[in-house]
Amino acid sequence: MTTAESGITGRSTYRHGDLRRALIEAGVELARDGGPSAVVLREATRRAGVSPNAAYRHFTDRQDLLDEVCGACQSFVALAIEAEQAKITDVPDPLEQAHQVLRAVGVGYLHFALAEPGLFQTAFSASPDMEEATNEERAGESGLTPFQLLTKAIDGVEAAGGIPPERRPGAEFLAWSAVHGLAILLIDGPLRGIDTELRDSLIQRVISMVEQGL
Amino acid sequence: MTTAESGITGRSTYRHGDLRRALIEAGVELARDGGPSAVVLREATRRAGVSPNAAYRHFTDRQDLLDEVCGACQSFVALAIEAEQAKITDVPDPLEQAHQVLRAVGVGYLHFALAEPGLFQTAFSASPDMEEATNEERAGESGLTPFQLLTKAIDGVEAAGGIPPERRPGAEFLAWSAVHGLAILLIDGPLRGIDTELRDSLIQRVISMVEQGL
DNA sequence: AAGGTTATGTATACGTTGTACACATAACAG
DNA sequence: CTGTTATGTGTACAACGTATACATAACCTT
Repeated sequence: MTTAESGITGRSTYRHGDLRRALIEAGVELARDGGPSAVVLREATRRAGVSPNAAYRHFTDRQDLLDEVCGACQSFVALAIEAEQAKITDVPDPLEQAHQVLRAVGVGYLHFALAEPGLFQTAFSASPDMEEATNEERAGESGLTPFQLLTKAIDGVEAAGGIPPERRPGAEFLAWSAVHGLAILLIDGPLRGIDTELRDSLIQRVISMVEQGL
Repeated sequence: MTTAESGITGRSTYRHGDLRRALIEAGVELARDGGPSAVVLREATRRAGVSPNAAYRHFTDRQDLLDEVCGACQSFVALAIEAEQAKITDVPDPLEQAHQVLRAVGVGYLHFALAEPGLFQTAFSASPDMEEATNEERAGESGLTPFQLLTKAIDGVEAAGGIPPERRPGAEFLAWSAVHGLAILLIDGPLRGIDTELRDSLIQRVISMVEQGL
């Protein structure tokens, strides 16, 4: 209706139309190759076809923009986890089912980290609060953030009797630690560029370690 | 002998005397509060009482300086681990002894991360290669880097029969993943500022998870 | 001891960044 | 139709990394 809705990126009018979203999307592309430090305010405005200071009408400063980009990246991680969980076919044993849901969290998480290292690093760079109750910007289809998906999966394992209740508190942190640590090792640690076969084997072993150690 | 050796920081002569080391030390202090991104070349030269471009006689660029600072930080981690290992009193059971050595790696690592988050983050920020054969700059008293100390500790556990040999390869990566992941959670993840008691409990549980899961 | 070579510092300059402040424009409300 | 306000631009500044040219003094050779 309004003149701003002309093209894919509003540009016929002097008002951008959806600059906030455009800047976040530009930021995401910058993060994709280059990680969080590549999310440069001026470059984002350049890509949005707008003057540098226009960004300050939508974000208080660069960090504020980066936080939004970070939120978008977290939602991508959530989507990757959900996609992995969607692959699961029903199995009779509820405990086995719950374990598969949990494993899907780790596998989806790690696959995303390897496929999109820049976005992954951005998702968890100085994240204000990884859990941050139900922030829709950081969630996937299910409306849950990556951390909430993990928590839910562990709840499922506990419900199926896979974890003694006295060891349930904090279990998500143990699981997250192991999987996230491996992600970092694989992305820019000494395991960077490792053989695919070895890599997948390590992924499986970390997840097994978590299952056993919970 | 030479005029440069006058004071703690050589400054009587126009030649600094030990500018390279001075810049690295300044960089370490910057990293201490502020992490890797706070290691700013101009500020380091300022603190060394020297013009900005003087740094380029000793480092090819800012990244090169940061790499050296990173190496220094890794050696601090190694020292923290060694200090923790030094606390161990001899026990009769060799397997128990080996486990204690391994646990000291994790405890020393995590305590250092909590005590000096800026240095810790710098130590493992874009580290070129965490293992990097016997780089003395990155080592502690023993001449071993943090990763080498971990590897040695796991070797000890295997020798004492704590790990089936077929699961030995790559075991150090599993251990490192879990401990490093927890460090990140505690430093700037959702576990930041957690209660001390809860924190120490999580540390113990992560280490137990590693021991069990290896 | 003298003088050339070289290591190590300084001076100046440029492009890039984040961001403050003043101003301009057009969408919208009355 | 006109004033308010949301959203853009223009200009400016300090800080950063770093390239290039130049200066100084430590050193090595004679």
